[in-house]
Amino acid sequence: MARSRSIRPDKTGIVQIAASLGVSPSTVSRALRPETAHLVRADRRKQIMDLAEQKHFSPNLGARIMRKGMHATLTVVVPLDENIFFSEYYGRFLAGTLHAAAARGWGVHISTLRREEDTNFRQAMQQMGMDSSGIIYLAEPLSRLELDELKGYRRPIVLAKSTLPQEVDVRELGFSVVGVDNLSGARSVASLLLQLGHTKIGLLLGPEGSRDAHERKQGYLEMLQNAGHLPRPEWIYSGAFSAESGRAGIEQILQGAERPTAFCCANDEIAFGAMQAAHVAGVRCPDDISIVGFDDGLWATACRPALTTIRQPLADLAERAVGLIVESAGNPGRSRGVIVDDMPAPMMIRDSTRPLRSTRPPVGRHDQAGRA
Amino acid sequence: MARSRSIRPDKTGIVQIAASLGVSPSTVSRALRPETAHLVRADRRKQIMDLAEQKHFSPNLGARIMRKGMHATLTVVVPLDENIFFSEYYGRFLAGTLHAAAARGWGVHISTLRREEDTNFRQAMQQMGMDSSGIIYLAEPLSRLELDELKGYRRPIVLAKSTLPQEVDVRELGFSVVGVDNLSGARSVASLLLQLGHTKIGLLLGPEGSRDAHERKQGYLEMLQNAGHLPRPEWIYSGAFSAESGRAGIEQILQGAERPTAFCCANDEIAFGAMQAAHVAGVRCPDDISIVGFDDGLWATACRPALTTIRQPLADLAERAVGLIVESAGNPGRSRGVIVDDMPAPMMIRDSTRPLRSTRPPVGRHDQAGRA
DNA sequence: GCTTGCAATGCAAACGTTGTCATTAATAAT
DNA sequence: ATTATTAATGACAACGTTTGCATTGCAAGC
Repeated sequence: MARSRSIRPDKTGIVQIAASLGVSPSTVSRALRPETAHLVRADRRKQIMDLAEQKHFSPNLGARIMRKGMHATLTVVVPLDENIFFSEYYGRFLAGTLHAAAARGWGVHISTLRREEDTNFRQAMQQMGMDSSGIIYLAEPLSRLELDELKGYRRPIVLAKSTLPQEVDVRELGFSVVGVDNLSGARSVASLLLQLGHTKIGLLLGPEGSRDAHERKQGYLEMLQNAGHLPRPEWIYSGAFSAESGRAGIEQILQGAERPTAFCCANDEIAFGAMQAAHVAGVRCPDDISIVGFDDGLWATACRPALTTIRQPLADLAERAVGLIVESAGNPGRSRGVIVDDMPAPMMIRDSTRPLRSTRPPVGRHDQAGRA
Repeated sequence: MARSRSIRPDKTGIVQIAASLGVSPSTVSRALRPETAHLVRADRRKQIMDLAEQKHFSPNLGARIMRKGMHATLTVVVPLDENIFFSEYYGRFLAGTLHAAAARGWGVHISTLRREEDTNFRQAMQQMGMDSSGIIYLAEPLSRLELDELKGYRRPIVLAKSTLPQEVDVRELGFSVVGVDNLSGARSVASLLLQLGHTKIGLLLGPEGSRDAHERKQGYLEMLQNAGHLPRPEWIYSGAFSAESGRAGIEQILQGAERPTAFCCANDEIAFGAMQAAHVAGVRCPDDISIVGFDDGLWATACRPALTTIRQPLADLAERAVGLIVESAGNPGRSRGVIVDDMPAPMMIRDSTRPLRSTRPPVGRHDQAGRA
């Protein structure tokens, strides 16, 4: 190709500036970076900085990286889904990552994992990691095979707990993992409902395969069992993390002979759908049923009544993940240290929960002309 | 600092591989890149590729950039807001950018504009652009002053139309700009309502400062005026792009003596809030009032009734923006070419709009229990 | 006056990859 | 057998910045 290999006078580099001012490139380099600026005589430094600004100089990234050996940038790997950013999880995590990285002067690269047939997983990850010093993996759930493939990976990497198979023990994995304490979050939801006097509690769960959904389910069931109020099997519905699923689930459960007086939902969206469908069916929240979500996302405060829910500390999670990357990029030897995090998830009590009033029939309406 | 300057045997580079196999670095380089792989004898190439894989080799980014002179990465500048990704606008645009960039083998860098007191705008932008070959600006609205400062900027840049002041003519700006055709989108909303027989139409507008909000308002008013059904001043409400604002707006308007039978909202969220508040006030959508949104985001299909709205072609917009960046990074001379895009925004007709039934009082209530 | 120390700068060697050019070996054409 | 042609590889010079070391003044201490 006929790329002009001749001189490019417009290409403003450190040498051009040095030449214009009759000093050496070293001096310019020193003057331009804050850490070394004190080595240059004040008047000269000003001169250099002025010219640099005037010429719109910015240092060549490649040269800088090569020289420094690394690059203050981390890559977040997300699934290739049109709507990912709206899911509370990704959106908030990402925003948190941006924040945390910016605070450390790092850049954030976002990447979708294109998993083609022929390319193996590690290869793809390597490709990802090429232009950054660390990876936060937030994409599709990983199989154990893939985790093994990843073992050899030598750059700093942090996995989101939700990408791991349910049966894998994070403590024995060998990677840094960050996650939310779903278990105690779910437990506190169940506790609250029990406290309010509810004993007939339905569960609108998430997808079977999801680790988050699984852990939340465990938490609900464990606490309810301890209290001796395990839900009837027909009060348990598993679906997607979507409003649609919430609608379907509650409609099905409300058709049963005996109805729960409260619902734990694996997710705010599910809760939102459930609330809507209940409303349509003439069942009022919180008068007739209490509903609790999980996430504390946009839905939680947008819906009426405002949703009692568990706040996922995603910003903290992101902060932690970024911290781990930056730290282990700093001292490469130490990166083998395995770190497990289970961030506490506080409960936000709002208007969708209410004490059970045992005097009235909980699902009372005129005469049950349910639209079912 | 005591950085070990000695040999790093673990650092796998092209030279280490070459040494292990007793070939020259050139050969390894050729073997490893698809474009030049055919120059290397097949068996040798396989040998090289195997060793590279085994050693987890990945080429040094810095060296590659320096050599090639550029870097297939673009930066998207977004505002520093915790919730940006949930706004349909940013979230979808970003997802589209990811898609479009991945299709071209480019990476995406996300950056928030930290606008500090002392740093001027251009300086900040330069900082942004440092590690990429182009910028898509999607952050806070720019003042004319800032646009001027940006004039000198020499890297490929695309501005989102919504970041420009209302009074700036995009065609005379000198930058590449991408935007949605708000005007005709809004016009078609108004047309639809008129077509359905509505003549008393309220407007729930967005923030005064927003170019998008302004253009939509223009579109609504223009079309209504042409039809001779300009709304009464008290039927026009300007607020934020939020559900809360929609609630406040419709509540205020419904208190008036005469009520509109339809509402144009500058945004789906506003429409969602309006629908909710109307419901609470005993005004049914679509039985009593028709409501139209703008965006076609998550709210549109999640709410009941499903919202008639204008679909913002944000993925196309992003695709276009990425295309412009990639193209002008390819041939640096041509980058002055100004391209203005007004992407058509199609209408999605759903359940929140209905013909005005002039026989019955339009804002009838219980007595009319029509569920139609 | 001679060393010592400090401040300011220049010199030159990396950093790891890629493309150009030259070199060698192998094959085809005369 | 000799030359022309092609295939495969090696040698080497860039790319632009940073930094250890060397150098030059210049002031202060003996």
